[in-house]
Amino acid sequence: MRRMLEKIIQKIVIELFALEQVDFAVDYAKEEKFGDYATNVAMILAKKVGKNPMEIAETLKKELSSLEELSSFLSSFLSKIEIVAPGYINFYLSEKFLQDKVAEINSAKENFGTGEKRNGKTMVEYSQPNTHKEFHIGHLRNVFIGSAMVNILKKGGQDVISANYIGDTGTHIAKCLWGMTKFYKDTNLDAIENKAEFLGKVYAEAVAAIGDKPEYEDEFKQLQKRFDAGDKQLVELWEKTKQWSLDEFQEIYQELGVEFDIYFWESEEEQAGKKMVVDLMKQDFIKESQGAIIADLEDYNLGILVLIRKDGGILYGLKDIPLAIKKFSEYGIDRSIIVVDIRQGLYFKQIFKILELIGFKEKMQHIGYDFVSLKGSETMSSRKGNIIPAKFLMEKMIEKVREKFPETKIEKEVGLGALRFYMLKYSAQSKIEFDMGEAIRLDGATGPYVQYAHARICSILRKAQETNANLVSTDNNSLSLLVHEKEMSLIKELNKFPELVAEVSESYEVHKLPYFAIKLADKFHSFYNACKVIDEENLELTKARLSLIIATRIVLAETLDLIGVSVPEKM
RNA sequence: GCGCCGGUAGCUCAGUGGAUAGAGCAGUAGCCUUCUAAGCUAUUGGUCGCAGGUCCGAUUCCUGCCCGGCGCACCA
Repeated sequence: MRRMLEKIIQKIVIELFALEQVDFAVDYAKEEKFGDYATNVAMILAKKVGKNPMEIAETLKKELSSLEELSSFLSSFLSKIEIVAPGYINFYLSEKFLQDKVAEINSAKENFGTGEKRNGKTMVEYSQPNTHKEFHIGHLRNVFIGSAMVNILKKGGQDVISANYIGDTGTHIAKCLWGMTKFYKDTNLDAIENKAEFLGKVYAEAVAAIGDKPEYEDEFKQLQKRFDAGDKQLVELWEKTKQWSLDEFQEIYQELGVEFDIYFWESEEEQAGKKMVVDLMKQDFIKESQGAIIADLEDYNLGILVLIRKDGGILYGLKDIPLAIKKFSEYGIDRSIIVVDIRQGLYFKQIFKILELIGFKEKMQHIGYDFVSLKGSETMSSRKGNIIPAKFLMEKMIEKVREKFPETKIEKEVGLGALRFYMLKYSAQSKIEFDMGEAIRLDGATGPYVQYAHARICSILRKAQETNANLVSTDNNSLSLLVHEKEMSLIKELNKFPELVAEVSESYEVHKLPYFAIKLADKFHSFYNACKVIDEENLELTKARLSLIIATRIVLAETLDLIGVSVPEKM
């Protein structure tokens, strides 16, 4: 709708003022009293044409309503066009258009807002947990953003493959293995209760110990060499403990309802990377330096990236390179998106540059987001062991719901929904200083607030069904009775959904989804308090309002789905 | 040192080259014999870090500075 108005105005401007493309916007009006859409085009033109903006606005308005075919087209959805100082042109949607919107949503159902099919395939890689480390709340942010990205891209009309890349090898694992052989040699591993937690602990201990004593450092280096060389006992221990972590990850993913189409493994890419070395060395910018193999990217202001340690160990860069290539060659994608913490921003610029320099020029993008820290504490780090494990937090959320609503049956849906909603509300560039008190809130602008709106609608629908099943129909004849201010306001919000989908699937600003959800739930709650839906004295209005809340339910449910929050019918 | 991100209400955060800068929490005053009060209504609260510049118009764009965080060779 906005884009249509933009196009029409653009065309008129070009004709009327003999100008080239003009940069202006049709936006949602800031407040309802300024109509529904507003444009600043007149003020922008004022500069170029040297005329009073009010005058220009008048001219444009006249033109808009004088062209016959155009005006009949416009009047099909606009009720009036208004000019306000200093030169805004405000557009008001007609009641008819909004009433029809309800029917449109109810017939489109969950396809309302779905974008047109786009050619090509996009791969979204996210989560990338490391085995032998604990899955903490920082990792949760990644999963929430990544899965929401997958959802919104699909909704926007794209073919999406979701991928996970498991860090099942590397220095951190060698450290953990060293810690196990050093301090837990005689421990009965199978008897350990929380195995994943145990690994995290051992890892943190090992890091601390190695940092403490130089002889430990030597011991560790020795072990790492043996491990890299394929020492049988170490590999056995690695495989066993790796599985512990994987089991834990699966449990978490299942709780959160995320699934991956493909898994990549760092240990496999390591082998692929090794095979590439000879070819890579033919490149000028890949060279030996201080005993290591590096990519020299100083010419591009990207510093250097070490690919192979001086002791021969393959580093992460040399694993990401073959992986990037494999994604395109084996999965027929035309675009690759990687969701990772912003602190790896430079690293990905380096990787993309290396790929470009060796002639691999596909569309790749790193989506960064700032990290999660603990309020009043230093940066959370598995190395330091000062983390909040994801599982702990998830349990805590569920517990909180149970505590506050002892009779509830959906503490999991509500608790985990609240958590996800809380984290996704932050824009990507915003650092989350994790505050438990804030995260576990269940009132105000939270997930449960939106879920509650949905549950309330379902409750009304159940009651309507019991009272008089005929009321809940797809009969659209009574929609013209929807004229209440709160009804209009609610429909206007519903109307924004398709544009939101289109926008977010382009901009990747997934935090806009929860904000929209809140606004929509807000409009509904407000309507709910002002308008009684079921009124046996007025069956026609009841029908109309039932249609309205059914439409609202559809959009609320779709939005919650995109965010990844469950959609309860009862609370 | 170079680079990236942030600095908006007491707190946590949205937002925008333009119309009186928004939400939640906290505070204050109301609303349950009516479809779920996990709700609604009203209200208090802001020199949009500081200083310049561009512009008819800057919180938004540019420059400089201050504060906080992060990244810059063998971790991922």
